Parts: sequence; structure tokens; C-alpha cells
Amino acid sequence: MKKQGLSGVEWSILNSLWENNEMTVKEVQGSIQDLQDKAYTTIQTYLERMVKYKYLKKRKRGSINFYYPVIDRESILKQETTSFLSKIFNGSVSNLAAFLLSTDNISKEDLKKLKSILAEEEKKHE
Amino acid sequence: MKKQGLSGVEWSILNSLWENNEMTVKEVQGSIQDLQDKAYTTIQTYLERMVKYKYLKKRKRGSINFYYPVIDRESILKQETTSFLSKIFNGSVSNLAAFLLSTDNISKEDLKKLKSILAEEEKKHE
DNA sequence: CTATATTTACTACAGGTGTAGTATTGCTAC
DNA sequence: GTAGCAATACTACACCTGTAGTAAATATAG
Repeated sequence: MKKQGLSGVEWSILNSLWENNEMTVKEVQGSIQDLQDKAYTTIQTYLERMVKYKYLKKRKRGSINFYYPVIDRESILKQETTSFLSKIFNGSVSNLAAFLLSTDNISKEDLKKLKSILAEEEKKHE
Repeated sequence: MKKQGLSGVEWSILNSLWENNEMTVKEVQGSIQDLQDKAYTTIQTYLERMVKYKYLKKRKRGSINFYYPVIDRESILKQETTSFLSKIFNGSVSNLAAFLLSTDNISKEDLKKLKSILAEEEKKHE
């Protein structure tokens, strides 16, 4: 079968690795709240599978494995966003925004930030 | 294990059913491009599993099964959107918008629509 | 009515995914 | 240098998911 999109945990792991460049199993576990109560080998399995699927590579320092990302954050972001938007909102952010507004699912702050981002964009293209 | 989010196909099926109230296997297959070249029983399996997971129910008319949705479109939209945004964009639409703008991944039309939706909202709250 | 086609109900199977156990290897503190 | 702890490598297992085959029931055309 084909690998699905990234799961929440895989995403957290990637975020940690993008920030820290390379990490051991233990460090990864330490950095992610949701993994705190999981078995050490569970995290190991995640990491090994992500290597298998070419999201990561590993390198040994001494006898310890260090994992590091070999995929680009921006391209994954784009891929996940595109697939989400096209699946649910016919590919359109404005549809998403319309939904959030009409159902009151956006915070005041976020709405404000959204407006200011767009205003900013406006300026740039004057 | 836990059911993942809705797959693309499941989403299409739900959309068809929300529009048509109830449909047979054949009708579902006919209504979705991506299922055209799949075996009839593949669609049947999708539908039966969606019944098992309580997205749908079925009712017999004569000896034919008709499937219909028992979940609310809006609540699923909300659930999927929330989980996507929190997974990838820290729960914030403005982060998503910022990403799309900075990487030039939004069409002119969509951007225009987005602005007009926000302007509209502005008016409503005067 | 009977041969054919449709539909259902059930089964199957490979690969994904969350979760973790076990055996072995290697490090560390006496 | 050895007992114990930590890390690696490997294996396991149940449920998910895409895909579909098969047998039995039912409808349909002639």
C-alpha cells in the first residue's frame, strides 16, 4: 500500500528534527509531550520507519544513532496543505475561511492577524 | 487501532451522499470519477466499512441496499479542519495564509475572494 | 420457467500503523 | 574486569485500508 500523509506524531518528530538538526531516540522522545508515556522502542520504530520512507536518514556517532531529516519543510507543508484544501475545500483557502467565519470557528486574534497579513500583502503590490 | 481521518475517497462518497440523500453502490460508483475503474465490490467495501464506522447507515428497498449519511457535514468539516490546522499550522489560519502568500501558492482569484469575504465580515460587525 | 445478469454477503490478502517485547551489544561505575 | 544499565536490531501483533474474488440470492429477459 501507499504511505498515507504524515501522522500527527510524525509531524511532531519532523518539527523537532528541523529545529535540532539531528537527534537520538531519547532526545526525540524527550522533546515531544505525546511520546512521554510511550515505550522507548515505539519511538525507535517511528524513527526507523521514517528512515524507510525516506523522510529521515540516520548516522552513527560511536554506537549511537542520530536521525536527521532529508526532506524539505516547505515542500511537505505545501504538499499537505494542497492535499487538505483540495480534499475538503475544493482547493480554495477562501472556502476554508468562509467556513470558519460562518461557523464562528476562528479566534478574534487569528482573524486580526489574517487581516493584517492580507493588508501587508496589499501594500507590497502597490 | 483507531480510524484515521477520512480518506479522499471516503470524503467524495460522503459528499455524494449529502447531496443525494441515499444511493446504491452502483450510483455511488457512477457519481465519482476516481471510482470508475475500480471493481464494484471495492465500492461496496468502502460503503460497508463506512457503515461499520458509523458514518453511514443502510436501508433495504426491496433487495437493494441504499446507503445514507448519519453524520453532519458541518461537524466533520470542523473536525477535519481543526485537526489539520493544529497539526500543521499550530491551529492558526493566518499561519496557513502567511505560508500560502509567502510561497506564492494562492491564485489571484482565491486571494480576491478571501479579501472580499473578510471585508464582508467587517461590514457585518460595524 | 430457465438462463443470464445484478446485487449482496462474506472472505482474503498485502502493506500500513500504533504499540511494544526480546535478544544482543556496548558503555559505565565500581 | 564484571554487573548492570542503555541502546540497537529485530520481531510481533492487532487493527486499518485499498483492493478485489467468490458464493449465494435475487431480478430479468426471452
